[in-house]
Amino acid sequence: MATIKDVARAAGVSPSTVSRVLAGHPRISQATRERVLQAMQELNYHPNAIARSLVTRTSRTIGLITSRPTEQAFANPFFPEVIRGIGSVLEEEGYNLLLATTHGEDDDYEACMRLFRGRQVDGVILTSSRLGDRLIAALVAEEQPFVLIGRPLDAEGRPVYSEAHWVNNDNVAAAQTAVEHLLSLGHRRIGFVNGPPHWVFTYDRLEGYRTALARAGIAYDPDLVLSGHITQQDGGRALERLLSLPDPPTAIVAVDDTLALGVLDAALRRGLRVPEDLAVVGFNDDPITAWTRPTLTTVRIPVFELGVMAARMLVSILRGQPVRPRQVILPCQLIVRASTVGEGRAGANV
Amino acid sequence: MATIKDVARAAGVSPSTVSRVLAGHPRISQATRERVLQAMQELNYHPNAIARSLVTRTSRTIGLITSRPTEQAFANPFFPEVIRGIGSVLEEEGYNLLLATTHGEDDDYEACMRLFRGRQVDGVILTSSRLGDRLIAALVAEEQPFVLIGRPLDAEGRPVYSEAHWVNNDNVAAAQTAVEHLLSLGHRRIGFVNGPPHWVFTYDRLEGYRTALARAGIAYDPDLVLSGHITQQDGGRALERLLSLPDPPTAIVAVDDTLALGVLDAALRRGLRVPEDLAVVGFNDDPITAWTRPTLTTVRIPVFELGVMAARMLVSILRGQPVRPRQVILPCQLIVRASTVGEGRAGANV
DNA sequence: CTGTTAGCGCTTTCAT
DNA sequence: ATGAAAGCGCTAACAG
Repeated sequence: MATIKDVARAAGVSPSTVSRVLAGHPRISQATRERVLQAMQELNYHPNAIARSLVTRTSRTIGLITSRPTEQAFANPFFPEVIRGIGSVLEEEGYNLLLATTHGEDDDYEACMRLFRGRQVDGVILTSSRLGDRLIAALVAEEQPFVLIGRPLDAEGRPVYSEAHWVNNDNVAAAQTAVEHLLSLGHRRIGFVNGPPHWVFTYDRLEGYRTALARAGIAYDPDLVLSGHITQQDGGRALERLLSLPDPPTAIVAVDDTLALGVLDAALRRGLRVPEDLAVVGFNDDPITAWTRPTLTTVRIPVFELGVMAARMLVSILRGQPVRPRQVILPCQLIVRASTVGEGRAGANV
Repeated sequence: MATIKDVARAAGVSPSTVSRVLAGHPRISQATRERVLQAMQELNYHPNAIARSLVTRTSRTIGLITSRPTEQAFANPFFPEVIRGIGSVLEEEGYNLLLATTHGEDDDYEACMRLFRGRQVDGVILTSSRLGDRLIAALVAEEQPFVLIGRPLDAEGRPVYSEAHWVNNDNVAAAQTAVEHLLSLGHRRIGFVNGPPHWVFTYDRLEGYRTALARAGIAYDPDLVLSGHITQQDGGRALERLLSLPDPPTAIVAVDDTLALGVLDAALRRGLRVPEDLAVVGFNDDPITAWTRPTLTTVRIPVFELGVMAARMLVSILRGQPVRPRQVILPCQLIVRASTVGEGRAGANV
């Protein structure tokens, strides 16, 4: 395989000169540039990016940290969608995207550090965060370039790292809106089907639920709040448990459409009428929610845009440009469909 | 940032020794090993993977070539699903996954070559191929380690590169089965809503369609075959065109569920009854197809398994192990639902 | 405008 | 069992 030396020899110049035409250096004569270019062509030369990285200390690659095994992460439409957003800007900017594959639950810390110290990535995007996330703490401490999709909270749920870059949607407000929608329909017993509670986004959504209830003067009932994995199965299980309560809920807020789908399916199997017997609200506006019968009321999160913004931010940071607001919050939107208001009053399907 | 020299100095040994404990070299005394390990810990040392790559000529990274802009690729559930499969084995094997982001349509060739020559990846997985694909030709010519999901056909549709490694589902047979299902229901005018015809999988599915018709003694009518992008919109458009024919079809085979969804939606909007007025079959068993009303008959492709097999194969190749069969074909399965046989006769939803 | 030199951080013979 | 030295392919001062 041809190296820069081979090209230099073939073109009758020094390696540095070849390196210069590679870099598009201005002060180089047209004649030699062409000779070099031709030699590269003839030898089918492609520069060794690894060797270059070693000296330039950049890789033109950014890492994506999912904090979950790939197998699990990509089961939820959120990730492909956020990658679409990220990819659309990285393609323009000429960066590659490295998926950090993490074995289990918590070695994403090690994996991420390895990527950085190993100089395999110039920066990373974290797609989610946990309460008191130690990965974020380490990234902040080491001043590594990163952007978080979400927001950093300490173990007690207090905002931290005001210097960190992140892009988020206001999950507290979003959940609050969802619950208020149900309250306005007359519901008073509202169940909350949560995912794993250590994630910040689930924490925030629960926060919104509690806030909405408090404002309505409804006491918080822990029996109405269940958490599990974000799968249809666990959604269905949660519903069964809630329905077995002495005073079961008349409406459910699920923190993810996948859970909501499980709830919906279980409810229909049980012969419940939705929304007459049970109203259901999900999160994310998964394309599937427009097709279910009844169609599913859900909170639309601007996932693609979240990815775009995060990538743009990171690229700016890597360029050394100051990022104007270090934190940005994108709006959510409640999509009211038939699972809460019934066929007649719901909006269009698609 | 600590380097191997720093560790060596701190431990009072030479860099080579540090390198040896890093590599788990056997002939090294327990005492020095521990001193080195401790020094690494104290200095928070992480080896520079780039520097290592430069000398070992491996990166422990494999590339994923989608041959489409990320933004487009990840709009179809096929990619996340295949990545789930790939990721599940790469995590075990300790490989990273690099998404090669390609600007437009055909620079995936350049991008892929850059990855290889640049030593950024040890091998690649191609997620799809075109008729007479020059990327495959180049990879074969240069003997680069790669696995194709699909199969290589020349520009005329003839199988080529019998030495190449690939994993595929039998798209010809699958499409044939789908059409035969419709024939068995009495349909004689069957429309075919295709994607871009230069892809091998669309070519193969069209092949299957033609074969089934031929066997049934039905003449091939080019007016019944339309191609477009794989979007719901183009699916809807195709249906409109087909319905405006003097002798419109009573059934549609779409090469992808996304197209089928577009067809279904357009049909329902038009007030057609499905399947009474129009039967619809899709491909891929997108989760959404179990939720539509009517539920969608579709051909289930083992996408996850395709990813698993491809990754396993590639890892074996990289290990230098001979891969037993160089080509493997995974079975498809026709999932009969209400869009062809009506509610009563369809199977369970999920 | 171009060549010389040094070195990025690591692995790997070859000695000892 | 360990160290010395060379080199992976490239870039980046520094000369000229």
